[in-house]
Amino acid sequence: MSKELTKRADDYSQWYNELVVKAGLADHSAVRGCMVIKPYGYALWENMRDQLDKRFKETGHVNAYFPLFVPKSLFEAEEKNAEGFAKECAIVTHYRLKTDPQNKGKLIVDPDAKLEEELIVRPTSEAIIWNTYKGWIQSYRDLPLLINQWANVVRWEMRTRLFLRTAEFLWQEGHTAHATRNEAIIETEKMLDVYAEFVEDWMAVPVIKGIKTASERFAGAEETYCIEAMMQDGKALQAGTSHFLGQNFAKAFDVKFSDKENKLDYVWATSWGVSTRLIGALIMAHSDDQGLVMPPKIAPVQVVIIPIYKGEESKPVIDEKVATIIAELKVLGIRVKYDDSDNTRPGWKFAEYELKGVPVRIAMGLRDMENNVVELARRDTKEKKSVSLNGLSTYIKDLLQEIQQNIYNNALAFRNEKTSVVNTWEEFVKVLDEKAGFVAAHWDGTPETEEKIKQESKATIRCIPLNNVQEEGKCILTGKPSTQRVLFARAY
RNA sequence: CGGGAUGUAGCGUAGCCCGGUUAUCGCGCCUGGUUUGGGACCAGGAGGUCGCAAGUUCGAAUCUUGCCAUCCCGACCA
Repeated sequence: MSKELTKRADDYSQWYNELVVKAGLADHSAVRGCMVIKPYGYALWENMRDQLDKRFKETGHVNAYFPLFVPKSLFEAEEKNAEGFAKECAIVTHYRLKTDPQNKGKLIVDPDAKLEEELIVRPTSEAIIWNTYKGWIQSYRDLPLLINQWANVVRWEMRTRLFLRTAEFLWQEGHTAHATRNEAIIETEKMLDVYAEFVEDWMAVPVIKGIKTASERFAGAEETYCIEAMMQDGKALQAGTSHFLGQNFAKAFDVKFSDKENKLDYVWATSWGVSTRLIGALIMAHSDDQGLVMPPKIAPVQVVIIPIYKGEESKPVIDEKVATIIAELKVLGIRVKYDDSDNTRPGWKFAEYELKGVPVRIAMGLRDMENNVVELARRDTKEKKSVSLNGLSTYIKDLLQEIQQNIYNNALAFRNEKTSVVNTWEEFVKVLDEKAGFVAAHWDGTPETEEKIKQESKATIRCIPLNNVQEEGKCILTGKPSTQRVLFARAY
């Protein structure tokens, strides 16, 4: 098996593509743009999902499940939303196949099985959910309605990449209904905070919270909040969004409620989501030329133990000692794997677990046992040292925390280094070309200027940061007055 | 979806231009043995719809056409 990984500096994009496959996270499938998430990649997703799910529930949400298909008439009800997604929808038009009379053993679509109304494979579920909410909401007592679903969605993207942009992807989508505008806005911001905390604390990826400009806004939203992350090639990645939908969907689906004074009003809505794209962010934020670097908190395997033995006799002795280490680690809730497979040698295993990004590796041989130590290597710094068996489990527990923090600190330092403040168009273009990263610059606030900047520099406004400093300035393109800087970047 | 490139065993590849015995080599895999502190070694062995489908031909991995998938550039991307 060839495991030689392309270097990031040689071809970042190829490095990413190879890494995803070679580390065993995912594979291409027989279906254009759709991936197979392999057990190691799925274990990662499960850890992320479980942690997010816990936080959703802590903030009062419950899970439900809505259909994969959306009847076209419902899909088109909220006009802007429909328009925004129309270009990338998969559509079910028939419900039956039959054997081809011209070609034995082959199937054709049965022309007699045409659906009366086409079904859209959900690219997002606002339509089907709001159609359902109409039947669930009559009174202010039914509010707030705080529901999340874990699901797959399909967006027929022209150009796909594993995890970053696939035609089908896994995500969660929260859809909430509220009695007041203010309450819905608070919800939108609260869920953005949940995302930001999760991505920073668990995935060790620092993010900038902000709001999108009108042209980058979710189709059908009044305001789109987002978290933006910085990748190692200096490109930005939108890691999550939380939308304040106003009363747009309530009006489109006629969802009204009676308040305490028996006045009828449309409900206020939010929706928010993160997807398997986060895995792409994780990979591109931390990993290196040897492979993945997993933050311990979400690593499927936190500690791998590799036995080193001479002759079959010594193996059981090591096994026995390792069993006690594993037991101690498990007591502390540490996810540990003992790789005593005998079809590869230690050196091969070392390289393999580096590729897979396991945070801590322990090598254990007779020599170590005699000295009451293990050889311990950390993935993030690649340091190796002997550590006493006495108190090993608490040492590792602390070390995992330190690694988590160190990975975050590195990513933060990198992002800070890749964040520039510029005042002129020349500087702006120069920084984008030579240094990349986030560029804070003044913008006159018009969509026309935003579009022109995009055309000429390929950079988009990633967000207007929350709690942004207000300062007088001049738009880098038009020279018109501006009251604040916005964050530009080339993005995924 | 437009332009370019690629597709031969699980992976990486030779052969293709100029059609002709049994499709090359390495890694991996299986069996046996020796090994095991940074990607082990020896011996034997298995594994192939040459991306798919048509066509040209006595004969196609090789030539032609169509399709599929992947990668790069562009357009698109809540």
